[in-house]
Amino acid sequence: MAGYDHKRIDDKWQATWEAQQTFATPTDRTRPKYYVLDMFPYPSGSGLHVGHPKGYTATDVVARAKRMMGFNVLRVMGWDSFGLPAERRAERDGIHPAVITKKNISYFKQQLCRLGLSYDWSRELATSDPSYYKWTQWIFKQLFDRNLAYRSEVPVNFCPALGTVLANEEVHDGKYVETGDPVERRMMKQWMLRITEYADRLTEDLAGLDWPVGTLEMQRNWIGKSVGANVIFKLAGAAASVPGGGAGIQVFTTRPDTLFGGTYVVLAPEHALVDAITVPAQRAAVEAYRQEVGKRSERDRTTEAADAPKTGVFTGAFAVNPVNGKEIPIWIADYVLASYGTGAVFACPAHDERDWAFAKAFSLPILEVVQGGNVDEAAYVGEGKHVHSEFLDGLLIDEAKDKVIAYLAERGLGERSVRYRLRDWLFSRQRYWGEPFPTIELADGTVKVLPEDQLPVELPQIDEYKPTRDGQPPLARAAEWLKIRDPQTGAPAIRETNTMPQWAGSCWYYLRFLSPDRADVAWDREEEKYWMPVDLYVGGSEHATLHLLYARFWHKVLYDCGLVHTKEPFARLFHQGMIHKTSYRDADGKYRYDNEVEERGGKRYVKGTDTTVETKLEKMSKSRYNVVNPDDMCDEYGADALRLYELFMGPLEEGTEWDTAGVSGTRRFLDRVWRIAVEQPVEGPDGAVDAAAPLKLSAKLSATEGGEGGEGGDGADNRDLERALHNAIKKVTEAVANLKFNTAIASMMELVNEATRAKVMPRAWFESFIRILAPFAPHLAEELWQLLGHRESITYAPWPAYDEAKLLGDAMLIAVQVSGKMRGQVSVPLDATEAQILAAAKADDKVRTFLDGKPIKREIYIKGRLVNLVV
RNA sequence: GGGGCAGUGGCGGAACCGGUAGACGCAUGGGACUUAAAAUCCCAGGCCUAGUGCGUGCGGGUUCGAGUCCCGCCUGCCCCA
Repeated sequence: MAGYDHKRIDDKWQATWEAQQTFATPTDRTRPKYYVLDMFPYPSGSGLHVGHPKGYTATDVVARAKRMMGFNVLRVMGWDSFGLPAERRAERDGIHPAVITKKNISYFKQQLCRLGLSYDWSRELATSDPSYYKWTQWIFKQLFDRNLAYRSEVPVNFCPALGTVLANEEVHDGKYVETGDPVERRMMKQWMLRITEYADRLTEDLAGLDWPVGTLEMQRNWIGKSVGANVIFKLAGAAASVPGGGAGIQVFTTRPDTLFGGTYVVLAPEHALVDAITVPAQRAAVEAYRQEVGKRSERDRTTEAADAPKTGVFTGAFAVNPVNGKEIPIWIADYVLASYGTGAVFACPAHDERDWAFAKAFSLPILEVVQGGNVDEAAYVGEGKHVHSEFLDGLLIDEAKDKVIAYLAERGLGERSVRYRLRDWLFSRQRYWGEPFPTIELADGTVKVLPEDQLPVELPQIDEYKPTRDGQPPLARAAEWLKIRDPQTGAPAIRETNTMPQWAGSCWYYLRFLSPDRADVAWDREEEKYWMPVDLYVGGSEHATLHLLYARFWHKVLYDCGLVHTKEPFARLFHQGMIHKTSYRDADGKYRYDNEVEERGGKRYVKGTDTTVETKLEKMSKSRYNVVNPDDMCDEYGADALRLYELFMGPLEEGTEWDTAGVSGTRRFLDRVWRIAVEQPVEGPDGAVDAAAPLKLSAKLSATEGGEGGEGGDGADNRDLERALHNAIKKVTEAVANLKFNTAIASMMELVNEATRAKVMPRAWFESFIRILAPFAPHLAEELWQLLGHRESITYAPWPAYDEAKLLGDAMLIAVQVSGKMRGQVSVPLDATEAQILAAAKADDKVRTFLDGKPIKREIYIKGRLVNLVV
């Protein structure tokens, strides 16, 4: 028989686990807890491909191993089930998104179940379920009550074709990235969340997190905290008396220390003062420039700013440099944005690259105030002592900043200021398939949140999922639902027609998992105290900024409300790498399936034609026609072989290319494990085997009961096997902590190769091995565990320990170099002294020919590894 | 343009703190078993001009010794602008 019957075994154990509730979350509180969480998926219609289970398999190994190590493990799965794709299908096919979503979820779940992932499915949740979004609305109420949610007229990316606002990342070159429909800037009344209020804490608290450094850095950059000063430049001459001119120009700068090098001021072309201060002689030029700039988007302006030629126009007016009273010209230029900061900057061309380029283009003076570079050649932005700066001379940057800010503050010309790149969070979408806002608007424009006992505000049924003809969101179609009375006063009011963005539901799902069935509270306080924070959170790095920042923000608000006891939700974070696969594109740019492609003479063509195809390694996705379905892998190789391959491919954090042949490799490994343990059935005369015959333990295992104390049946023969066992236990144990599964699996393969060669394997050793294999290949492990006579599931069998002493052999192999080049190796006893090893090295025949009688100048010995004889 | 990460056999990848480069797996070749094939088991393999030779993207450097450290480049991916 070729191997084990994975279909029978996978089905049997999946059914057993379900029937016995093997993975039910423990309720006793006597053990340490471990909360391991996957980023939950959006249940798309196309189902899973083999890229999805990589992270899930990794967390499953950790979860299963932690259970065996005595932890109470919380391991759960749910669905981020609001979202645009279901709404689009609903719009197209007229089916309710809830129906589509339900179907997709059931397909996803079925696929996940086939992998033998040890989720406690009784805690499954979906963000689009009213019993879930009731609490999303309730959290919104907390935000509203704390003045962290407000409505504001803001410029948004509105796509008329879709009738909805789009996020910045969905818009490129003025078009919606998916369909190419034009997008316009439009002012609309939108819900905003005051995340900026938490900017400082969101930055500060990153320090205590065990997260990838790159992700921490991205969060810091995203928040973009910069400390500087607001500085006031008074207007000079006639400009000072124009309307609004008395207050001067307020400028934000991160480099107030370079004020003495400020040689001009630049306003955004849209700046409110431009009209008033422009002198008649410059008016025509200024107007023409503003016209031209108006045609360009903000994005273009900032993108080009770096290298494009600088443009700008002098207004004819002057401002007063607050540190030395000098009058400097006021320009307008498009590299200054009205929407960022105060829409005005002072320019120190010697120490800022953009200012330098601008000054060069318009022959404005460049004055060095920090030593260290050559400001005629390029702007110098590094550290150095200040010069030409009166009371700042000789100081370094930070000292000079402090001093100049104090100077300005005394004179009422400036103050310390902290700015963030982070903006408030645009929190409403003109869509149907999202959480309705639990708010009402009264005739006078007052907005109220409904009391808790009126939640959830459920989505109404509507006839069509499109925006209305006059551009209102789809919910405006629910004419009756819209009308409501204020529960406090009975006054007529209308509901909100916007819905929340998809990020809302994923902001707090890790908390709902703690008590998913509670109808009276969002989560139980005692449960929260026990399980939080999440000990290990695994998901893609594409969520490094948005999801992880939004969830942290909500968590901090909940912390301030006294609803959670930790400042941060996710103690440790890990990103799994993406799985790639070759894609094929023909001359027309159309993707082709790999079975449509053939190779001839080293080139690839569309089968049966002369059309060449372009091959490219890309991330797996349905649209690229390069997906591999995990169901097919489970059918052909079994869930355990797939699970092993997912982790064996390479380091978890790295992206690697999928190779189905690799799954056959991990399958061969499992078959070897099977053959070590199970007596191979005898073939009948026709080559058939009796499938109904009971499985029997192989002679290799059953011959030996022992194994304790390192006695492996016939002794010395098994030293290598024992060493391989202890090495594998060590590597797997470490892998559970540091998530380096690929090398841990390799060490189990080495053990199995050793065991295949050995005549006997002590049963105790095999049992230890099966226990470390169990987290990776749980179905096979359960079957063998049972065959070994155990009645209980291996899920809670104790984790084996390894013995450092047994990792060593009885001799060590020492490499010998002559003048740094490898020339041989000698085998010496473990307890050999340095002198003995050196002598042995010198005595080695091969080494001697390279020494060639020359005097040895230096002898280097690296303990247990090598000697180097320098001649 | 800025920041981050990476580059090792035909392929995916190993190599702890600077100490035997290529573990483990895939693909390949050979052998055993078989009427045969598959499966299985065993064995082999960095490269070449075969040497006291060369070799971890390229060029330098530090060191007794560099895939690993330093300097300068090239290429790819991700993020930011």
